[in-house]
Amino acid sequence: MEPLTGEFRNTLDEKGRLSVPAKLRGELEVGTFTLTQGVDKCLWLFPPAEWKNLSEKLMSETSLFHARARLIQRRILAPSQEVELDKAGRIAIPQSLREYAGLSKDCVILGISKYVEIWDAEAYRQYLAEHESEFLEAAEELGELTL
Amino acid sequence: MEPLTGEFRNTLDEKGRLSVPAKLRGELEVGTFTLTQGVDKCLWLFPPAEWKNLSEKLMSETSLFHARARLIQRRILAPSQEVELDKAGRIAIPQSLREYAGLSKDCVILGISKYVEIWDAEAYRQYLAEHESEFLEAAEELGELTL
DNA sequence: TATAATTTCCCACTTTCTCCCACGAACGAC
DNA sequence: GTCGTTCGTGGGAGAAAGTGGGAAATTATA
Repeated sequence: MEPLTGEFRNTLDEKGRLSVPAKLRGELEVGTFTLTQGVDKCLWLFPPAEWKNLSEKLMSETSLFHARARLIQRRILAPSQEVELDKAGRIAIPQSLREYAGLSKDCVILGISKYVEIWDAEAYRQYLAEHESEFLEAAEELGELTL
Repeated sequence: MEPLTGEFRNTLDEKGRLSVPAKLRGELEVGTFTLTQGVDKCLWLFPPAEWKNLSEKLMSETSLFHARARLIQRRILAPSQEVELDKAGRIAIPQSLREYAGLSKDCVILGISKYVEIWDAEAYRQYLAEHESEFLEAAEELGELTL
């Protein structure tokens, strides 16, 4: 199984289409993916198997009668939509999701091994800048792990 | 296994290719390496086994639903890409990584035992200058260790 | 029903990447 | 020093990827 990682910068065209970088398509070439709102200001794109996995966990752990459960379902499960790759390897991003992530022309696509994140380039830059010191702290703590 | 050390100065050509110094290729001659963002303003190049080691540790500690975990994934895991040596012993450095490390024509390649660091020459000079006093302090503390 | 707006499919252009070969400098052996 | 090999650097041709736009199909709107 391939790595499915990398950071790429593609442009969202006027029709709301975005190329999925060839290196992230990998074996996923065929079939439909699930696109939904991420936890930060980004979108998550899941291959079928991973989405099945995640959605089932979310559903099973949660009860209709817990406020928190309903919140998670509304925030992750409900906004999800299926998208397909066209012949040029692009997906059409529905307007509601575009708005959620604040996508403009320049987008950043992140491969995170098992799924893909889509960010507005400027929003991502800002996210990284805001969290740099937190990252450095975390890296320090990871010190024991490293080679 | 060899030490994999040394400091080298090679040039990044206009196509984004950089020679890996022959002395660092060593036994790593074959196969694909993983290139990713380092913690400072440099790139890290890992042999397959070392990367597997590190990435699995990073993944195991992480969940989609922890802010810190997502940060680490985005900062270390996501930018990683596999690269291969061409017949001349070069790797092609993807644009996003080139930008992150601010690579221009002159690059410094550092062998650090189990992995390799790639710096922009000027950025590296500056890093060393800025951290010299910190280094001297650290060296003091190492006093007990030395020969 | 007719018209407008949006989506989908397909084609074409431009840029980037990839593979291959070649030149010249540095190094080592003799 | 001379010769041969290795190493770093550059460039050309072909392929692949990303991007834009037109026309058909679908949906919505009046």
